[in-house]
Amino acid sequence: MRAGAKDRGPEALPPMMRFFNEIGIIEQLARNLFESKMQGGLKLPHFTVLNHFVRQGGAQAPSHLARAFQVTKGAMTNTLSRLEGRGLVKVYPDPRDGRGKLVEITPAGRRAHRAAIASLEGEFAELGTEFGEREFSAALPLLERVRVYLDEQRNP
Amino acid sequence: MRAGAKDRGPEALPPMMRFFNEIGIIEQLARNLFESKMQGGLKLPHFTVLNHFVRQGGAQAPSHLARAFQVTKGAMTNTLSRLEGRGLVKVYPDPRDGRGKLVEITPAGRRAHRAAIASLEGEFAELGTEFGEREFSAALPLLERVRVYLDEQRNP
DNA sequence: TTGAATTGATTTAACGTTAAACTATATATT
DNA sequence: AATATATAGTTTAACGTTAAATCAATTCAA
Repeated sequence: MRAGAKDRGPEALPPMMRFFNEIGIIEQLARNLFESKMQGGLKLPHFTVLNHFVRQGGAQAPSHLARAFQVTKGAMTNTLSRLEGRGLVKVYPDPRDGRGKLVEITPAGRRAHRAAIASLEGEFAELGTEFGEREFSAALPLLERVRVYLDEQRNP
Repeated sequence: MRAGAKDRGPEALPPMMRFFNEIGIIEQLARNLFESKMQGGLKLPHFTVLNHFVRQGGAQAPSHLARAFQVTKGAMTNTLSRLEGRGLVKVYPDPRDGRGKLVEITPAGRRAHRAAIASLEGEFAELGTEFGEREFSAALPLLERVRVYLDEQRNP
């Protein structure tokens, strides 16, 4: 710091740095808050996968899920084996491709998802009244463009 | 998914969910891109701490750093011991508090920081031209309010 | 058809993170 | 002063993540 310069905190960073700084902190706080409300040690990635199946239904390949959630295949193997161990998901060989597998949500998985949603309802409702759908919607276009840009930058 | 409903992807989620979804993906992509450009296995938290000291100078307590970066004391212990092991930071007992320690950046730490900045320059410049300071600035107020809100919700 | 390149999935090692237990010192209360 | 409470820092166990190596099966090309 220059002699005589006051510590003005992260506000003094260039806007781009502040942007990514806020993103990082929000991600951490949101995940921690989320998981603290969760029953039985259900983690964010587990819920995310369950949520995906509740919304989309059907069966999907692990590799497809890994790409959809922007994680490595190894990470998805880990997530799915946890979910399978808890009986929240069913994994079976793909009859049309000897290399592949297919994943489906189970009735227990749907129940766990409902319970998770219920645990989070209060938090979400409060956030909704605090900020409102309009504000989140207004922020989405930039976030999406940044996400797409970063996605294109990687792994060329 | 309702019978007959098409899979429209995450766009069909409520805006709040999409917001946090984008935040999570951006955080992951940005950190991976960042660390892939880094020399010698310098991780994002290491750089963040070095950057803090380059910008603010002086000596700070590990507990202060942990609070500043929204991380547990254990995580900060880990980060600082890595940095100290590489000689990028100096850690010594606080003369005014027998429990505490103080942390300072070393000349080698400043060099590593400069090298890291240089490695990232291209990426940052491109992002800057792609999006521009205005757009990031416009997004900051909501991000900051969300971050403050989440911070207040946690661990009361 | 045969060999080469690609893709699906798993495993391992290394890292950061949290939560919780623990030690040592400081501060507050009685 | 003695006791209780709070704070600073470390350690451990459990988890998710990445990157890289590996194996199996499919697809492509010569």
